[in-house]
Amino acid sequence: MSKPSIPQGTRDFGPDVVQKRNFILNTIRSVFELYGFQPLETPAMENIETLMGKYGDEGDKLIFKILNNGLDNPDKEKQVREDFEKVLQGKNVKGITERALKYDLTIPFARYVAMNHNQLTFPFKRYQVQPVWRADRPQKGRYREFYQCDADVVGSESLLNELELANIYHDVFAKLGLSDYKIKINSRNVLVALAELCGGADKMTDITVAIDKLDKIGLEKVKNELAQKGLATEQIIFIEKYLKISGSNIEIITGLQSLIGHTDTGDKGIKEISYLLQHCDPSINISVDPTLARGLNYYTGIIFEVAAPKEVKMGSIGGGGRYDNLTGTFGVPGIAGVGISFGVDRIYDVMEELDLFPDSLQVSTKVLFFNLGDAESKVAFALMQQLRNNGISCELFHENIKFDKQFKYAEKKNIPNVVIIGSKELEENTCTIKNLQTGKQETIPQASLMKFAF
RNA sequence: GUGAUCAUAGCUCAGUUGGUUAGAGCAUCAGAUUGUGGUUCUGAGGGUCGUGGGUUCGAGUCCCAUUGGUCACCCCA
Repeated sequence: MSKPSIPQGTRDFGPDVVQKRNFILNTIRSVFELYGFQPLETPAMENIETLMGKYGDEGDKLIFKILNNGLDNPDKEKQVREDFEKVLQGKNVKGITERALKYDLTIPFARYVAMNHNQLTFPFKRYQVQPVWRADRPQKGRYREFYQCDADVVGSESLLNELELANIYHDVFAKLGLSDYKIKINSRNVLVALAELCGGADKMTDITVAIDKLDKIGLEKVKNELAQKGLATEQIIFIEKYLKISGSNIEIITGLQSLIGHTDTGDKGIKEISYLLQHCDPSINISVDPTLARGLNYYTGIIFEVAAPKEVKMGSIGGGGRYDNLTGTFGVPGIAGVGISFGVDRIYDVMEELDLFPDSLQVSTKVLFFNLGDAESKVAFALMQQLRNNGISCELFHENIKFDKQFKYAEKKNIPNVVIIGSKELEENTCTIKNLQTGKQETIPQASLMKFAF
């Protein structure tokens, strides 16, 4: 038997890590609910055809497929061998795999809306906090199993939704103490206008993929990539002008206006962005980024991305945008929506690196009762139960051993108070309370323990 | 999927051109200390050096393979 291990890219979360993660998750959930979003959960696995083809060719490769059960049934051997031949050629065959682990929360949500649109009240605002899986090579900030926290509004085209989502980002990061975040916005319409003006509406994807890399690889390499994709020199010069738009939000808007504002789609995109900027409270750290493109092709309007503080070298810690016709692929056309997502695992890594978790998270048990004998611990147990009924978490040490051990246990578990009931206290119906942080201790009647302020 | 790099005690790491019985700090356990923890002192346990092959009189050290971690590319949260 070899050493036990866990699959590549997955993690165990120990007690203190879970507490910190819950701090993040609970913060996000509470803000979602504050804005009127309702919880939804979907299965870990979906039918494979629900997921395939929704995330592009690259995405399809990263979907975890689940092998069917019963493939070793001798009666099916011939069929299974034939099917497996097709799998070797890169096809999905129902006989081998018909389920897959979910890859994100948006597509399962779209599937849910398509299945239930008759019962739902629109606009439907749902949030969802669940793990998703990707068969990617793990690296910094990237795992094979990770949590997504999504909030989406479907059935409404109002920009008010975008405004609310931007505020949710702000509220969550403010509550987490991650005030150095930065929300970047752009509109897909601006990018469409850019592509149209470059005579390459069909080159939209190539253009967006290339310019998205600007801050990573630099202007020259972006231009090279565009040239490789077959764009003409004057088109690249135009894109270069676009990429050089910078400055304050107002300056960027002005720059966009002069470059693409004369087209219908460009004008529409600029208006979307302007609306958001005008209605956002100045405390919200939001800025226009014309190079923001986002890979997923289903976005159609405003797109968001949240950057972590620069010093931590982490990719985005959240993203989202507007999409039209999300459920169209499931046979229910005409339902538009907009949504955002939080990358909890990355937020955790960033907060850990910046040491932003409050110390108070580490306390779980407030009081440890010492165990100093049968009669003594019997009294201690009764008192402990009363305290527990009052909502104070406490423990009785599991065996009667020397003080030293019991103190050290309290210390290791970060328990701030101990209650000592030994033979002396037993006789006098008292108990001794010691605060381990201050070192102070006092002896009070047992009857007063319930009133003690721990 | 492509590439780089690493793997030695529970943890963080030393380990010389290949050479006797593989070390340290921290942690753990026991004692100093039978009703007062954190500090200190003393002692102990703990390793088929990731796994499998190979070269060699001899391998933690060199070679090959394999697994896993980390990082980068692609893509993404």
